[in-house]
Amino acid sequence: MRRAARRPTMREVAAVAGVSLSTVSRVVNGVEVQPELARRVHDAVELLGYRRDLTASTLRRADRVSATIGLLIEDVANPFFSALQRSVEDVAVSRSVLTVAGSSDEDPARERQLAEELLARGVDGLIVAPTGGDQSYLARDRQAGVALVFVDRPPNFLDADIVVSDNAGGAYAATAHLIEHGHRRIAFLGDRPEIHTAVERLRGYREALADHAVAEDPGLVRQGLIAPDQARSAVLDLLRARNPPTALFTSQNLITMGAVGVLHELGLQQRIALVGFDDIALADVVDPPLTVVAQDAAGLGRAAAEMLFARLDGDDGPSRRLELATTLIERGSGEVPA
Amino acid sequence: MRRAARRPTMREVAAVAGVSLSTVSRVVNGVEVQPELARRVHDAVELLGYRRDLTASTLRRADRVSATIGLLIEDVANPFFSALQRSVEDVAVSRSVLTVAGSSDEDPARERQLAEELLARGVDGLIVAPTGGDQSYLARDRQAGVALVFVDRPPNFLDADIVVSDNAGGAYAATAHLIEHGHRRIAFLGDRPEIHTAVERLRGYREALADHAVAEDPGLVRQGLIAPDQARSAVLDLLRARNPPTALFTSQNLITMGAVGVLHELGLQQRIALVGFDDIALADVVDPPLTVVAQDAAGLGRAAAEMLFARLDGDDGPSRRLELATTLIERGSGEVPA
DNA sequence: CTGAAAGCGCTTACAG
DNA sequence: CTGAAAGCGCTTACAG
Repeated sequence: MRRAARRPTMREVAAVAGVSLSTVSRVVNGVEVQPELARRVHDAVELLGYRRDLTASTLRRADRVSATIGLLIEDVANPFFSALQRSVEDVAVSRSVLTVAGSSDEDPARERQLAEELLARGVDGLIVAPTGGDQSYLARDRQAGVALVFVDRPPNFLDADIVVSDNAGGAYAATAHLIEHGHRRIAFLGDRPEIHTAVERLRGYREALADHAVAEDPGLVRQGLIAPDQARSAVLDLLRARNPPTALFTSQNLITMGAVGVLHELGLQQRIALVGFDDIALADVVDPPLTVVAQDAAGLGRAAAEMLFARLDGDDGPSRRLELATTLIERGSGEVPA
Repeated sequence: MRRAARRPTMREVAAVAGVSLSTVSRVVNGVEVQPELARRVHDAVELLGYRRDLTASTLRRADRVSATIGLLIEDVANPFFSALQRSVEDVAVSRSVLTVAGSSDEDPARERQLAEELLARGVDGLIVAPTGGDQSYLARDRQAGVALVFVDRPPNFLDADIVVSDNAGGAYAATAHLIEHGHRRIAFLGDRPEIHTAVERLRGYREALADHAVAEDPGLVRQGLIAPDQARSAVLDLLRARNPPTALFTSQNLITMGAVGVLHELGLQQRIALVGFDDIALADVVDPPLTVVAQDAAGLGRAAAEMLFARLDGDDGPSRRLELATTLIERGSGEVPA
């Protein structure tokens, strides 16, 4: 691209205003100077359309603050994560901080590469929903002063602040709810077992079964469902088996969507109960309306961002862990009797 | 935050490797040097855990490339925009470019402030879904070499590359579809008239009415629906009027969600036809399944990103405009007879 | 209070 | 091919 005109520099502003570079820097940074000098600087800034180069500023300042943070999530297009991203952005923007988001797609190598790219650009902090890999590669940057908060899942081999949902508790509530409606054959459909939330939700499911004296049938537990297609196949497979489940606990939003689709295609939506983990748009107008365990995606993002900024503001206490409650929302699909 | 250890610099790598700063820079940038020197540099990099400071690199290089682009959209949490963001990110990441996204919330002042923040951080280019405001403030940066592509909507008072959906055509198809199913009283529910897509969709609606000799009833046109609540009130208001509509054209995804909710609460979902603009998750399991005009959110993002990188790669031809087709997906709600 | 000078971590002509 | 030096656009001690 042809660069028809460079952007004006502080030095040029100084020349136009007839003051020194230092004075322009002071005015631009809000340091008090003689009113007359300030006026000349402001006029020159206006005239030239000057905007400070923040990257040069960051490079030179003592605190090295870039006013940019990074956010690493599984997928910015997943409604759970996009709600989380938005709330992080809101907290950040209120401090004139920008947010760079990246999608790891649950690939530890991609997570690390994105983290390196962000760190190479000098982000002040990182909010990470970690993959199942090893996050100890971040230890060095943490030592160097990069603020670090993990959200949705705890990191592996690294001690840092954490904000998560009560995944086991939510899964327990979902499963117990189905048991209370007479179900004994409840299928568990889950994400890959490398993901902490998937493990926790399976644990909650198992604890609910055990507490209610329902024997677990390993054939009803399907894990590693990533793509919607896999969730669909798993449901089809379960329902075609000799002794099919009477209820499904779909432990993640995309899995819920896939499962509901299959139930509809088979015309079984009124006969097989379903409780999903994570609330979904339109859940209340689906036939039947979807009962879900809702987690507070925006709350997770907000809390994580606030923790991050607390660290950047100087809080150097021991690592904290915050767990947000989940809420069972009864709408119909979870109250289908056995 | 206490900074226990600085990050190692290129100068320190040079000292450890026993070579000059220039040589380290060459090795780090992949320029050929003596194998023995390269080995020593690599060893030192490994030993110190060195990572190049990209912001310093950008400041000094002749081309000033930061390998970062900005994306300004209405709301990263809106599924349409989050799908668009993801596809932009995918194109960018394939070039090791990071994407900084910001939500304008349709506020021209916020759009401009976010743009200034991005520009101050030296982004190479900007993909913008512009608000109804004036985008000429970007002209100076465009002159200075910042690549610029507008997506979803054209800018005001600025000539630049544009990627949009065929909004009028999609709205025409939706309206004509309802007319073909016997409807004459079709309500239009739209976003604020400052938004170009809202205007275009209203135009398509009107053209379809005119072409089919259906007189427009101004009382059936509701605009300025931003929050889901407003969409709900508008639908309630329309349906309680003396001469209510028999069909709704909800011309945006959030409006569709609000309207479907109201129809369900009133138990009218099988009696009032509905076609929405924009496809929605779970649309096929809603009662009745939602007929929509789908636009290709991922395609918009991909095309915009590819245009942006073409400009960054040196394309300096005249501005281009790309319009992507929409698709009517018949699922049930749009085929409810009058 | 203001300005001249040094320097943040790099890249890049320029000599050797 | 390698290194010493200049300099990107700023901030910040340091003199005056």
